[in-house]
Amino acid sequence: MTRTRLTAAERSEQLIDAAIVAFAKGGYAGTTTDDIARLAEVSQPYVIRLFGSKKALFIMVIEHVSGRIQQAFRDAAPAEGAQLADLANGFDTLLARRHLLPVLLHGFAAANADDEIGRVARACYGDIYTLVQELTGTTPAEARDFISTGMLLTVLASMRVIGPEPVAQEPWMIQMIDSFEHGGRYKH
Amino acid sequence: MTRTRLTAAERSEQLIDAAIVAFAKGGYAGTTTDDIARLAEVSQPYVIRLFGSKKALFIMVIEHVSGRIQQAFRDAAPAEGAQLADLANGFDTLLARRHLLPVLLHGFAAANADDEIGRVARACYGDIYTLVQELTGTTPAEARDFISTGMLLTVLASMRVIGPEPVAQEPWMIQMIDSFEHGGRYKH
DNA sequence: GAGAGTAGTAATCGACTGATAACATGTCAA
DNA sequence: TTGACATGTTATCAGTCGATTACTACTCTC
Repeated sequence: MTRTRLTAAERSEQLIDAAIVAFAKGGYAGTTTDDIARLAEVSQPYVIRLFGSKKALFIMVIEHVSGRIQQAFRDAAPAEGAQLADLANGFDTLLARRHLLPVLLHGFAAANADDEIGRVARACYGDIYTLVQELTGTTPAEARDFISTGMLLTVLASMRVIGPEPVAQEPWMIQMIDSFEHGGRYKH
Repeated sequence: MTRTRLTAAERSEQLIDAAIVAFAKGGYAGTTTDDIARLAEVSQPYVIRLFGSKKALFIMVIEHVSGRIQQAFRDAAPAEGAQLADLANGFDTLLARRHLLPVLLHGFAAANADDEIGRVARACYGDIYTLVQELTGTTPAEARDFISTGMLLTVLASMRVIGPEPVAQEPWMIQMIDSFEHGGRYKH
């Protein structure tokens, strides 16, 4: 009764998925490599062996998540004349995968403490901002507004105000969520 | 040659200031009580004695920062008919105190991992959102937009894209910052 | 000036964590 | 089949961290 062996590439992929879940909750400093190992059901030293260090894994996770976000935007954009409203739909599918955006938020927050992570976080941020403009051809101000609304939704998701298993809803939460229903964004 | 003794209240105040700086950089999990103690030039056990635990100190910091943010908005609002533009000026003074907003961002991010912190973070968020509406009488959607732009600026500050000692400016950073110059917000 | 209360420190501890090293086990080609 | 390589684990360690305890020293009052 031995474990199924996977190739290093397959196991790494699996570990990145586990790391997304773990880092989304605890952030970089608040997550142990053992947390991740347990989620993926491998031993903790193997995590280190495959990625070299906890920081290297975190950076890979950030880049991976950034890629998935960009892919979601590309998928949501029609071949011609994409509007921000199209990308908003793509963003909602990202919110549904509830760990992706919070893990990126933790990346941004950790940028303050570590230069190496900072460089990666800023690059991801710039890539996403640039992609939004490329796909839709909007003005910088409109693209920035789009991103800022996404930022707000990301924070709300991190605080479990929106998303699956939300906390008990306070009046201000209901009002804020409701303000999206009429505004075209965050269509549940 | 002994240290100047302060009252517990004075020392606590000093420690909260130190904790704002430390937590703004490292976040909750990434900051040690010894980091804070060194900043305030007291011993690490004394930090624990005064606040009971690291978590209790973090929560106090979040609430303190939330209070200062609310105060900045009140100060920036004229007695009658305050506009969001007035509060935007208040926000800029908060950005200048460069640790306040990043520490709050870390509070929001940590909300995901700890229920107790989560409750406090959500309460602070709701208080600020509610205050913005009270002061200006805007619609929920406008207040939400105001907050979301603040969120974006907070993230940019955490990543050192804006603020003192910014990193080398990439083209997208210049463009995004420039988009504020023409949009009425973030007037440096 | 003595005693009591408050401010603050040194010493220490148990638990945790990332990383290393040594070892074991499965797989595939020749 | 065998041996070489890749997958994965166990054991372990050195460093770190939050917290507790016991102690010291200052200050104020009566």
